[in-house]
Amino acid sequence: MNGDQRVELAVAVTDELPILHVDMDAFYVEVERKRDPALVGRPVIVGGSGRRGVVASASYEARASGVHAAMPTARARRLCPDAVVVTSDFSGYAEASVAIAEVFESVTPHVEPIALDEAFLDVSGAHRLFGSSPEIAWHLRSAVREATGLDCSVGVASNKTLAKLASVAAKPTVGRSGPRPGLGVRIVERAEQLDFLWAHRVEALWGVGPVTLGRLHDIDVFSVGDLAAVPIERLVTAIGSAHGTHLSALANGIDDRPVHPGGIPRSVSHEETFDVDVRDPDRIRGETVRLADAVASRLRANGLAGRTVTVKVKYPDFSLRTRAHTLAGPVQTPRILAGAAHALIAKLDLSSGIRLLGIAVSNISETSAPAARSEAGDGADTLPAPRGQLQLELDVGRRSAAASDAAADAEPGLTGDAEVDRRLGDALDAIRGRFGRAVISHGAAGLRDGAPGERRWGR
DNA sequence: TCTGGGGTCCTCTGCCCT
DNA sequence: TCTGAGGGCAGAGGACCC
Repeated sequence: MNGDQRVELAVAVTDELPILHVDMDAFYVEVERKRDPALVGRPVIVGGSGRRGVVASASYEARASGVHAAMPTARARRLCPDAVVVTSDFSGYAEASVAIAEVFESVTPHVEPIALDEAFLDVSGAHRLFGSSPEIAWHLRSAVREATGLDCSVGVASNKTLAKLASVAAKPTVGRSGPRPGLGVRIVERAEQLDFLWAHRVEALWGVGPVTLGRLHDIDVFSVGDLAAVPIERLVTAIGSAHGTHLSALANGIDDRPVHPGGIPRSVSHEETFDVDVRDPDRIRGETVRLADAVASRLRANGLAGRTVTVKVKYPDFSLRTRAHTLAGPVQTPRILAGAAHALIAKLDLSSGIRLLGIAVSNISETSAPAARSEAGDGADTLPAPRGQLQLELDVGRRSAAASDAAADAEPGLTGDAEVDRRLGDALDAIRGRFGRAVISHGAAGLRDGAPGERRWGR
């Protein structure tokens, strides 16, 4: 290699666009179509099918009728009466997501998952093996298709904001005549990036939701170009210091956030909207136990525990209340979570009924290796559940239920019941791993007022 | 005919301690 | 002994993302 070639190579490397944003096209819909090919070509809506469900994803055929994500399913059905409505199955989507992540990681270890269906990749170290950034983008598209049968769109640019906007520009579009294929890959060269950025409406930027958008409109900011031209002081007055400074930088093409692979989650939560508002304290207590069980189950499955327990309640008028408590030590068992949640719920006024109840655990730390078989593991859906109902009494300890509850109320996580709870959780995980999640759940009555030796478990 | 679920991050407020 | 300032932390809520 002579001197001139060396210079050329150095220029080529520094000019490479390092960030890719990969976004699956109508991901949930396409996973459902892989499962049921009869859905191909028909308008499909994936989402909650209950009275209060909303659309999680819609096929491009359904989008042509005006259906979009977050729309109430009932309204989507009216807009598109021909649509097939499929209830979301997130465990199935998670499986597909794992296969996609494996493709990404075959190219670079610098993968930052954003959701089940999208991720940022930093490919600056992958050029020797896989070629230029555009070549890597096209390779990823075909590799994902080969591995999963699903399509994705890829944006290639110098930073995350631009790559994200580029992947949107690469996506299929919907017109009156139906869906039209997209570019597949959109590359935003450095020379064109400000023109590309400034042409977007301001709500295209990450961090501009309905509230911020309203405030920006108040100061006559409608496009990213408008935003870039606004004096920073004016912006800070309108939307606050941190937010204003951040958005101003993004609008000027400055976004040096690195791609960092995901670590342990900050929180694990489970919440549910009831079909009708719930007023009955016993029912609320039972739902609390069920939600605590779901959260605890996921914590154990991932080898995690958390210290801060938060309950969330949504009232019929849609107002939200949260109450939180930080425990002395990390917990991961349903009884202790439920005990803490009961105490927090007792602080809230439930007299008007509630439409949603949620439990979250934050302040997360790793405990040990994940449970051998998660409750959503491969055994869950493959083995048939027993036909009859089963009532089990698990020999997990001899302490009285009353003493256990008193200890949990006093300071969950630090009592002698920890071992009992751990063994109980392990037993639940093992049973669910073998027969499926639905075959066993906590009996709220047993948790609430079980006398010594009277704990009963079963559906 | 209403408005999900699972997350993250930021700001404000109140309390405790020095 | 009382009071105020300031830091650290927890709790509550808002906004946003997919």
